[in-house]
Amino acid sequence: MERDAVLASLLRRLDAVSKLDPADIAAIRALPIAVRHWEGGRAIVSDGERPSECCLIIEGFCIRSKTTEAGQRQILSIHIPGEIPDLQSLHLRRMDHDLVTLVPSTLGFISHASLRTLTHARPNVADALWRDTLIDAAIFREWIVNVGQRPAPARLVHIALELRTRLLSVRGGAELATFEFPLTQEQIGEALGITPVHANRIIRQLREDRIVDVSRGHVRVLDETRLAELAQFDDRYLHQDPVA
Amino acid sequence: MERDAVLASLLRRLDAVSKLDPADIAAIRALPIAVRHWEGGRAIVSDGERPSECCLIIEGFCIRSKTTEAGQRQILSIHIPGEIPDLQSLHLRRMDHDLVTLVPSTLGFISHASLRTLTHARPNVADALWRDTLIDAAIFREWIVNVGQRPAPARLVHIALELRTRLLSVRGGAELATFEFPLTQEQIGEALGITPVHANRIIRQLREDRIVDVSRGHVRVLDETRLAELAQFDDRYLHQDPVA
DNA sequence: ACCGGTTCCAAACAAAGGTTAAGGATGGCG
DNA sequence: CGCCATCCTTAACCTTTGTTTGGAACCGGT
Repeated sequence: MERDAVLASLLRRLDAVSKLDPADIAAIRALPIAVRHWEGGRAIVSDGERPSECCLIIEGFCIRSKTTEAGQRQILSIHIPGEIPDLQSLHLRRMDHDLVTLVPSTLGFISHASLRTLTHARPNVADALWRDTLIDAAIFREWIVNVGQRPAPARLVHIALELRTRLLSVRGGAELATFEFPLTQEQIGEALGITPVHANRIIRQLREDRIVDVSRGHVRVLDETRLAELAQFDDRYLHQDPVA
Repeated sequence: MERDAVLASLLRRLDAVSKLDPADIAAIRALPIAVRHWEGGRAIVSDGERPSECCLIIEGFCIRSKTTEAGQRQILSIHIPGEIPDLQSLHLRRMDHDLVTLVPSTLGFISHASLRTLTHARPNVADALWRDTLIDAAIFREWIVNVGQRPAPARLVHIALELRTRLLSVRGGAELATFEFPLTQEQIGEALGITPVHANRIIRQLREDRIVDVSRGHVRVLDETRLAELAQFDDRYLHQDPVA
């Protein structure tokens, strides 16, 4: 996906509620963006740093994660093209977590200075970006529920269905029976708050039960009905529909 | 605590970074606020609703929570006077969780309309409020780590220490050896992602070990050193210090 | 084709936490 | 004063998840 397509998917999301006018859209399109390529598994910004720019994902996948003193890592979110996973750094000087690529990725960097100028000049754009960070927070809330309340198999399929929904809203198109999910079993464990061994157990189980097949960086849905039943996934928290 | 003191603590937090000027502060003080009293254990806004105002806590305690289809409740955050726990509703039309009082509380309601007028007229204020919602999100991130990675006793003391830190930053004053923590053991379980029985087990254990005493709606610290060791609490994620 | 490093798979055992059930303390209220 | 409701407390037993460990499959680089 190249720059224009990504900007389009970003704009589609931002436009959702605040009704950007043509001048707002033009101003966003005019933002200076420095495109850089990144290897997989490499930090974009790390806990403790004070970045001076935000990162738009043009191509690839990223995660945000925190590491405890004891050395355990918790994955907080998974990010796809069209998203700006560290937009919060615009107002929170110091990073409180890491932002890391999962796979080789193309990133677009936008300076805080230019974003601040834009948001101060155009309250509509400020609202739209603000709203985007609020959806981010809504996803964190659901992630807390996931890790706190659901048994491990439900946790996994819930995350998978969330990612599928978000991929669909960017790429468009019909239901995806197969989609990218580029996490190793160890990373799946870190996302779900379980050990890699247990992650393997439940993946194996879900495969044996012919519900989903999670392997080689992909998810393949085998039984949509039982999957929905297990995941209890309700996409309302993604706030994709502006009127809803 | 009455209205002025609460506005003061709100302003202190908002002023942290964006450096509000006197006109900004006057504009915030001029916001029309409708003060109402609320019983304990009563919803202020519920999942699915479309509120038209935000709620400033003047006196009391509130929680935010989500309930799964299976009927399990997860507490997402605990809120204290000076905070606006549903500020996100300004840009996210529909609630994706509940906001509930824990104890009898005094609340100040501010209409979305007046907030929107304010933020559009004064970018500094918009930035300050935006930043406040970003700190909210940072707390969610740490909550994910808490529920996902820490064993139950560490989860409890981590939440307690977070609340103490936030109470201190509002009320001011020296280290608190005892502070309010108005959750029942069932609610503690809902916050930590464990059953009330297990909550009781770990509370008893922490008491026997002379680390903390959690009872009758209060936390009493018995051994500050071992508490810190157990909680691994690092307040950086609260972003209280603007320069840090 | 081989090698070293990941990643995945798997089994046996241990520990944390869930379930069920029931008695006891506490506190508001008639 | 006694009643009821809520909360706390505890125990016995069961399930899920963690731990440790080892081997198999896969993959990029030489």
